[in-house]
Amino acid sequence: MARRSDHSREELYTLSIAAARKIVMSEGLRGLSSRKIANDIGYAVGTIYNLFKNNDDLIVHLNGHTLDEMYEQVQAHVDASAGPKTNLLNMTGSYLDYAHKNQNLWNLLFEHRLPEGEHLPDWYLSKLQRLNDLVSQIIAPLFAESETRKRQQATAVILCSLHGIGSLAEMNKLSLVTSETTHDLASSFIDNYLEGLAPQRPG
Amino acid sequence: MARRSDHSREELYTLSIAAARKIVMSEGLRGLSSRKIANDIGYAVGTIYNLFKNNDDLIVHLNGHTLDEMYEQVQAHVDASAGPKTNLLNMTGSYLDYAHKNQNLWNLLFEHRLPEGEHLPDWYLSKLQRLNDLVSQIIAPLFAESETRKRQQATAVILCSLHGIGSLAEMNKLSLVTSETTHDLASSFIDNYLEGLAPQRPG
DNA sequence: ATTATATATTGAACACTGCTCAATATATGC
DNA sequence: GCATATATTGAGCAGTGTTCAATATATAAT
Repeated sequence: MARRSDHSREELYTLSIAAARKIVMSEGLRGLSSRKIANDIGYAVGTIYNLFKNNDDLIVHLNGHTLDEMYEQVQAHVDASAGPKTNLLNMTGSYLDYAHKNQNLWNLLFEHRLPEGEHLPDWYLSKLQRLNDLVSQIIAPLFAESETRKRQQATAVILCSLHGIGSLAEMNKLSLVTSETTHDLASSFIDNYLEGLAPQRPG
Repeated sequence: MARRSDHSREELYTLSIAAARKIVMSEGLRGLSSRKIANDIGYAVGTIYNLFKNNDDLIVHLNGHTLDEMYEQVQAHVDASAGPKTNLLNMTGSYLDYAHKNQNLWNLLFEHRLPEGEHLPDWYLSKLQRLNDLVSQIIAPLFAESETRKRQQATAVILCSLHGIGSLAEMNKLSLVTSETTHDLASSFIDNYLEGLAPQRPG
């Protein structure tokens, strides 16, 4: 057979990702299967494999879409004229909001692991890099030009901590969720970590 | 059939977990299957399902074993007579060491998610609680008796951040790994977060 | 308009998976 | 020695990811 001319290749790509997204949102990774996606978009299984190398590839593409969506929301809460602390609080707030409102999509970002030896594609890494750059920019005022290493280190710590808060809290793997909300934890982290980075010593 | 009297129920349990552990260590979650475990221990598939409710149950048990092993190593590096900072550094160090040396086992702790609606058993939650308690004890000297909430919050932040560092670094999902080691990130976190908690203001 | 080429699409097929359950073999209580 | 309980088996079901020969259609060449 050939092109049914119902949809272009790009339309099929979009349809597949949308179908996968819907399945993951409602059933999580467990509910995802190539046959289900194919069924949803009205094509045969083979077509999915004409669009994506395999199931892992499809998931990486879906995750890329999620990263885009999340980045857009997070970035919208960063104000160039505001200070580092305000921006960090707003950023982490919107990040945790996104994670909470899109639990299954957000979980998929970390739940999915490529097979031993395979690596994430460059276009995906650069989507991650964007987040890194955003945080790095936000905290730039706290460092001198020469302190690039310290700044990069702080960026990494902030991203890791934020991820850890979202991850452990959402996955209910720590009973700590009882009373502490993710937002409280994030602001405790930011308050104290920033204090350590640039202590305001009176006198 | 009945008891082959080759092994007791407990022996079978231990054998199964050991087999699962070996598979996960060398092939990750992807390589794990009940048939493979059964084969390894020389029994039929059905026997695995006589020991464990299902595959998820087995993984939770394996994870419990991993938590025990990790806790033992971490706890061994905590010295009752040492200060919070020293203890935290030693603790995070041994934690990250364990994660690094047992990547696939450690990843399984977070890679595996129970199906929608199911919850981790109490005995598992209490294994997690131990870690929480350990950190809480370590940082106790930094708080007054009355500040239980602040202390609990700090405990949660520390655990989350530590998890985030291990998680993102090991999974190579952040390019930040390039130059920064997990230990550097952990000590940057501890140094600055503790500074924020109890600032040493000269004068 | 006809032919040739390239490719999109199909779905049967293979080897796997988790899991169940009737059948059966063995150990234990009486 | 018999009855009861239970440990063990493995074929069987419904699902999975993935492949690939067969085929249908669009496009390019004649």
